[in-house]
Amino acid sequence: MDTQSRTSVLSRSPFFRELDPRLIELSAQEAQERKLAKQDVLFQQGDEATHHYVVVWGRLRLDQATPDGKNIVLRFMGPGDLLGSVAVFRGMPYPATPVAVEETALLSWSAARMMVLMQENPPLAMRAMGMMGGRIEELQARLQEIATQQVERRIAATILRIAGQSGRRTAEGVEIPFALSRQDLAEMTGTTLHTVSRTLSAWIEEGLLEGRRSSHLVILRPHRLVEISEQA
Amino acid sequence: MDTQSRTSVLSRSPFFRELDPRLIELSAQEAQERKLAKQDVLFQQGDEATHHYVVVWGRLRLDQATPDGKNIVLRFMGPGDLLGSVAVFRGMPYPATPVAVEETALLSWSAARMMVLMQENPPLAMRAMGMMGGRIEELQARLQEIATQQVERRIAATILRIAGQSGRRTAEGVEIPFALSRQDLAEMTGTTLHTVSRTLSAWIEEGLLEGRRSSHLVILRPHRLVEISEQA
DNA sequence: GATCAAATTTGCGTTGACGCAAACTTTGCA
DNA sequence: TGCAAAGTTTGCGTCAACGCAAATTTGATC
Repeated sequence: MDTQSRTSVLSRSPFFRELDPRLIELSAQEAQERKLAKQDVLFQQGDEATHHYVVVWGRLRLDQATPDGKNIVLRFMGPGDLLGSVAVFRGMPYPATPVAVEETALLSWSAARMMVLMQENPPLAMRAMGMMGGRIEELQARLQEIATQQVERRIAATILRIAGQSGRRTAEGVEIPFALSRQDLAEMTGTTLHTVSRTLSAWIEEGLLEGRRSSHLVILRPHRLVEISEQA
Repeated sequence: MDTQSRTSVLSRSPFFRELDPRLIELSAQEAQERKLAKQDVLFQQGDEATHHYVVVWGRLRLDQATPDGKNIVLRFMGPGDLLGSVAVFRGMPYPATPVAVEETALLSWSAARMMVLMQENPPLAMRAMGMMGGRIEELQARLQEIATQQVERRIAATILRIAGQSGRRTAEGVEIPFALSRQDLAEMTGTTLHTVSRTLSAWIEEGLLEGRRSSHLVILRPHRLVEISEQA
């Protein structure tokens, strides 16, 4: 990828968007490129945090392993999303493992270099804080859901959140444009594969969703799903 | 409070600690002071985010109301903790309501002023990012707990987390130095007041804890509590 | 120091979701 | 083209935790 197309990608990312064009071009020049095949791991939870990444295209699943061998899915990340910065700023190991769910390309900067870029360009630091703030609010919202709502509502809210982040409007409804397994949904909502499967089966039966077996999910009646996610 | 004692307080806070003394003194001079009586609210969830706050002394409970009238406790905040910044950086309303659980003093800066301080002092911005990163990791850890562990383990982990943040070592064990109700613990762990009460009763019976009725909790056998929080 | 409101404890019946198990589909690979 | 592996569906018995209810204790207030 040449500097010009990198610059163009960064100009459209939430992280660099509308910042000083010279900063964007400099950042684009300095970035390292990295490509991942499906199932590849960008880095391992527990590794020393050395780089900041921005997703160029593709999609990753951010997994966190628990001490007793379970796994939860923190979130999915797509084009424009910022990865690794939380750990780098803390000077702590990466707290989770990003796994590519399809072929994916990223740009990266070393911790030291990004530090300089931010110190010389405060708006970039402000932008990073805004993105971290967004992550905090999302996590607080999910904590609230899982702490107070029953499973069906949580599954509905989770599907809607993913659709909001990555969904594509199609003729029939909103499509989630990557393979999202029942297991993934279970690990995002704090329930089991079985309960997710039962719930989705009922919704598909009802004509609310499409996506039996491993084809991509399509939300046929988003409004109805919102109702379920808000039902008293 | 005069500038000198403010400066001394800020010098010891995690947010300003070890930064340029001139920056600390300038920040101390410019800060507004705010005092809250027990039960007072600093601002309301949904209010426009206008200020950054640092807790000087005292303690606050950060509450988040759900759309359907329930409530969860996001965390407790004590001396040195940073409050409000997440919302200010996002340009969104405050996502939660901080309530003083005892008499509390804070210093505050307007969003615009703090923005300038950070732009002129990049290390301050880096520090803010580190603190936000810490919040993200704590939230991810709690999400993992609530998603994968049963109630008893979550209650143990929550008490240990609070003890780590605010506990005081005493002759008998580790004391949580403020009134932490059964309801508070329930709203932090995603369970009910009744289940928390039953669980703590059993632990008190067992000699693990002290704190029947509303006296402060004292952890008599921290190691045993860690075991419970880690039990397979 | 009497009264009242709030917090806590405890009992008991109910149930949402889990856990195990087995069958079935689809995909990928040989 | 057929086979193995992975993902999904569904049935069924069980139980951890909830929800309701009532008693008890404590702290606050005047």
